[in-house]
Formats: sequence, structure tokens, C-alpha cells
Amino acid sequence: MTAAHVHHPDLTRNQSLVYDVLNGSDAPLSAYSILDALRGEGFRAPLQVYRALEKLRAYGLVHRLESLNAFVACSHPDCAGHETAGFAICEKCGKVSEFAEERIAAPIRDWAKAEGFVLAGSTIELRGLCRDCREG
Amino acid sequence: MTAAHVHHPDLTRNQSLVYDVLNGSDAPLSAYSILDALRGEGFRAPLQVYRALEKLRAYGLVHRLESLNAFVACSHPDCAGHETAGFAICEKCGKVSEFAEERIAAPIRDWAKAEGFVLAGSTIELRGLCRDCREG
DNA sequence: ATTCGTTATGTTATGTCATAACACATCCCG
DNA sequence: CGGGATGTGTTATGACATAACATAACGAAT
Repeated sequence: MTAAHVHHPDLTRNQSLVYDVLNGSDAPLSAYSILDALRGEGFRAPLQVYRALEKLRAYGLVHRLESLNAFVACSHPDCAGHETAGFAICEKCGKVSEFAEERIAAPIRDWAKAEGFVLAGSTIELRGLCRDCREG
Repeated sequence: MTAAHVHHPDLTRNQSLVYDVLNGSDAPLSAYSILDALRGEGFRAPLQVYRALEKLRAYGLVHRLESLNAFVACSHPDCAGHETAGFAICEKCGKVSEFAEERIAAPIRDWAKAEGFVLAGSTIELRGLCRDCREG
């Protein structure tokens, strides 16, 4: 676990294993990929992964990418407060950049307020080519 | 077909049936719900639905909601040009409001440009309570 | 230290969403 | 009318996610 994430309970063994796999990956991973990566640690069933992911997401350590059905470790020191985090997904190399831009989040909150929509959460995912792949 | 959508080829029978089901629904529908709705019209297999949806999305008549694994008819007269449409999904009544706010799209394009990210498409989905459900 | 509620885990089975592969039909255009 | 492109039907399979139930570990209060 990184020193930056100090605001959540200690992780259980399963949670820690799942987090480490995600944190060590360049690209998002599906739950079943995580399962395969942890068979050597005794994992046998999808629920072992999904239950750990559920907790890790609640702690703000992991995000789900809805457009990929996949998961990533949070790249920010204190993510739990970022209700409107966004992700830029490179369609060539698969890497994901997480951003928490107030310039993007603010107009969304403003729109919701003007509409009378009580905002509980958001999914913001961009697809395209990252700088490296565009140049390559 | 609505008079507003005049910029795409005529729909085939399957495409038209799928579009009508979506257009007549208050809330997003899964592909399998659409399939069930069309069994009386002779639909037997998921592919019949998915293939129609694929075309309808290409025409800009239908959107996919990634966070729900479901589909909605487009609510705008000319949606094909809206690369950064967003959706507000009510978690109580299930209704979806589509929006195409330049105030939200512009800062996303700006961020992408500053990052050197070539934007190909985006998913913007908000979860919460719509005005009606908040008041109810 | 024992009881008891809460949380985590293991396991099997099932449910839900989506596509591969192949065959056949239809349409349109030259 | 011939031939490529597109649409359709069907079977089978792959990929993602959860229900239901049993057992175990933990932690606080007595």
C-alpha cells in the first residue's frame, strides 16, 4: 500500500492482493484477469475478486471503467473526495490517465444544479490516442 | 421515424422495430429486454438486436449507456454531430435526460488538447435523482 | 475468555451481456 | 444478369457479474 492512502481501514489479505495486482498494471484489468493473476495465491472464484474490488472502490483506492468493464488503481493521493474524476483511455496502448480537473467538474455540477438534478456520482471516460501513441 | 432524423438511410425492418421499441420507452432498455419485446415480431436471437443497435448507433439514432449496459433513443433532432453528449440517469425512476452542453463539452476538448490526447469519443453519465424524484 | 454481532471468505450455481462463425437471402448497381 | 455489399437467421460460445448458502475470523462488551 502506498503511504499516500492512509485514510481507510487496513486491507484484508484478499483486498491487498487485488490492489497490488491493479497497482502493478499499466492498463486496466478485468475482474477475470485479476482472478487469473491470483490463482497462484489461492483464488478460485470471481466473487473473491469482486468482493475485494467492491471494498477497494468504497475506500477510493480503485475505480471502475464502465466503458471497458475493467478496473484501475487510483492514481491520486486522496481520491475518496473526487466525485467527478475522469479518465482518458488510449485505444492503442490501453493506458489510462486519470484526471480531476475542476474546470471539467464545475460545469457538470452547475448543469446538475440548474436542472434540479441531485448529483450522486459521475462517469467521465474519454477515448482516443494518448500523446505517445499519436506521435509514434 | 421522427421527421427530425432525415440524414441517414432508410431503416430496415429490424432496425425500425428496435428503434421503435427504444423510442417508446421511458427508460433505457437492455438488448435482451428489446429482444423480449420483439419476440412477437419474430425475433429469436440477441444478434438480431445487437446488429440493429450497431447501425442505429452509427446513424446517431441510439446511444449506449455504458454504466447501465443499456440503450436509449436519441432525444435530439440531429445527434450525429454531438460527440460529447451527456446523460443524467435518475437512480429512482430510471429516466434519462440527454444533454449536449457546450459548457461541459468545451472544457473536455480543451483538456484533451492541452494533454496532447486525440479525442475520439466520450462517455459522460451522471447518476443521481431527477427533479421529480427529489421532490416526490 | 466468552458471547455475540459484524465483516470477510469459500464454494457452487446461475444470471446477464455480448460476439464468433457460418449459411442464406436480398438489394443495388454496373 | 452477375457480383459485391449489406442484411438476416441460427447455433454456439465467450465474457462479465451476482445469488444463495455455509463457514470462519474479528472485535467490542461484559
